[in-house]
Amino acid sequence: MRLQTAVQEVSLTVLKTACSNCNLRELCLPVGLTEDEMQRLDDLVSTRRRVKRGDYLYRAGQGFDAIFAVRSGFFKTDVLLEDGRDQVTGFQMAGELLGLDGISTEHHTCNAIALEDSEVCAIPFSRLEGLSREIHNLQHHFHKVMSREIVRDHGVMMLLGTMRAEERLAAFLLNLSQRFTSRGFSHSEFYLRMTREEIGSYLGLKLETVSRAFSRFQEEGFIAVQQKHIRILDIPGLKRLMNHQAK
Amino acid sequence: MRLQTAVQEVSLTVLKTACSNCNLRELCLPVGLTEDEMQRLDDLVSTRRRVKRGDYLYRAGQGFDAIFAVRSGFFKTDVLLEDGRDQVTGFQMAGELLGLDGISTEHHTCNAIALEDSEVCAIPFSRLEGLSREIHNLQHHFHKVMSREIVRDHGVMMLLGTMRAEERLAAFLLNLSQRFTSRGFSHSEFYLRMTREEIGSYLGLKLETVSRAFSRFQEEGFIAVQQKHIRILDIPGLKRLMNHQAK
DNA sequence: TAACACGGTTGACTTGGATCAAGCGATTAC
DNA sequence: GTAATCGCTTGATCCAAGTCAACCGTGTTA
Repeated sequence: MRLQTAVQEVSLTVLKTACSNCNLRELCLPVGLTEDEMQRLDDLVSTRRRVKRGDYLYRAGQGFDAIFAVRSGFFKTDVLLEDGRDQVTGFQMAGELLGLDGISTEHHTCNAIALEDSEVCAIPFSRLEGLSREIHNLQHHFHKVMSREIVRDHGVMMLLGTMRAEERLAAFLLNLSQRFTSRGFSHSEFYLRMTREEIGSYLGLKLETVSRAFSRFQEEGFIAVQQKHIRILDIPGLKRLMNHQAK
Repeated sequence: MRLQTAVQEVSLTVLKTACSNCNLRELCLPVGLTEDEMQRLDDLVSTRRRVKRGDYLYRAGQGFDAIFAVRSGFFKTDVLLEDGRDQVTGFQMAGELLGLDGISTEHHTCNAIALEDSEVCAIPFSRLEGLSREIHNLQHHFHKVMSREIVRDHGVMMLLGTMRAEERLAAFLLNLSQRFTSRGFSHSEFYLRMTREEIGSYLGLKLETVSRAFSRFQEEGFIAVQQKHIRILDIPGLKRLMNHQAK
């Protein structure tokens, strides 16, 4: 009886942490793996970590030994300059990877902070390299994920380098909408997990500018805003706005 | 006699394309490989390509099957928006890799254009993945290179998001100086391969602003400019300028 | 050798977004 | 239940960088 309970507990734990049973597997690292391969990945992705709202998952300067997959919740990453200025470099949601910046120097180069109570799967990096030497699909998919991050960064550079304030915010909202959609949530209605200041930092704008742009979008009927609750009313309108204004 | 000539020619060709004999190997992909391992890489990096000034190495949308290492010369990469706006996402010099963006979708997402007559080594990507399954050091170093690219992009995001015009240009010059130095060139004197407009596009500024900032730096005694010829006179001064001005 | 194009510089003026400031609603703390 | 704090909105003003325009030097073409 006692044994059975123990077994049950173990199996529950395994269930909880296994990629093979994770509803995010189609978005996350295991994309394209066979059942067998995924089970080998399960061994590796055994540790979960809870991160409370406001807590750091890791800090710039800290040693790197694992990357993290967001299991649930919401994160931001930011970089700091000596003079105190900082810049949000990204927002990460379920199924997305965190910590790829640390591979380069074996130290993290940015901070990762939970914007709501969150859970992550820790993936020891040297073991991931080991397994990806054996599983071609894993190797290839991991390379794709890193490359995708580079492409995403280019998009942000484009946004920061050539777009005006309202275009940046439109691009930001459309990007969030698209990411919520591919996670099975509504594409037109969601709660922002970040403040206006954090949005501003990401978009290279001041919080007042972000706020004014939200108000403007509401006046124009593109969205309905109430604090952090956003309803997108006119996606094509936002897309037009994003593309047609020249700097 | 004829045979000997042929042998000589072959050996010359091999010499020319081999990583093991390349003076860039400490900057490029083979970092950290043993002699043996490097020779295995040689087989893979067998094709060289010349790219004339102004020509494309690859274009956005084009299928991806290889990454490129700059053997000599100078490149820029840029992304285009439908409405015609474009943004330079980077400048690449000898020993640096091009094309990592293409892994993600198997199509290039940016254009790579030679800014002077250049030569690149083509590295077929699937063969690189194959070899890096066998050579741990190669695998790990390749991951570091991709990660370094992500970190670099975060730096550019910081620059575009939080720095003012003169700080951006100072950061740009210091970065170039540092990269020339690690290639054995003078850290204080170099020719810019790109126009003011290209610098501006990279830094999110208009060419007039770049030009004015150059003039300002010259007045202040930080640099001496004559067209594309730059002499850096006061590196600490530029560093101070980069860090102390608040936005 | 003239003329043309191209990249760069500089000046005058404009403007989008920053800054400064006040006020308000929603949480959180006591 | 009230005070305090935090995030957000909105208005007034300012300024860094964009825009427009003239001009110059260098290198290329005819």
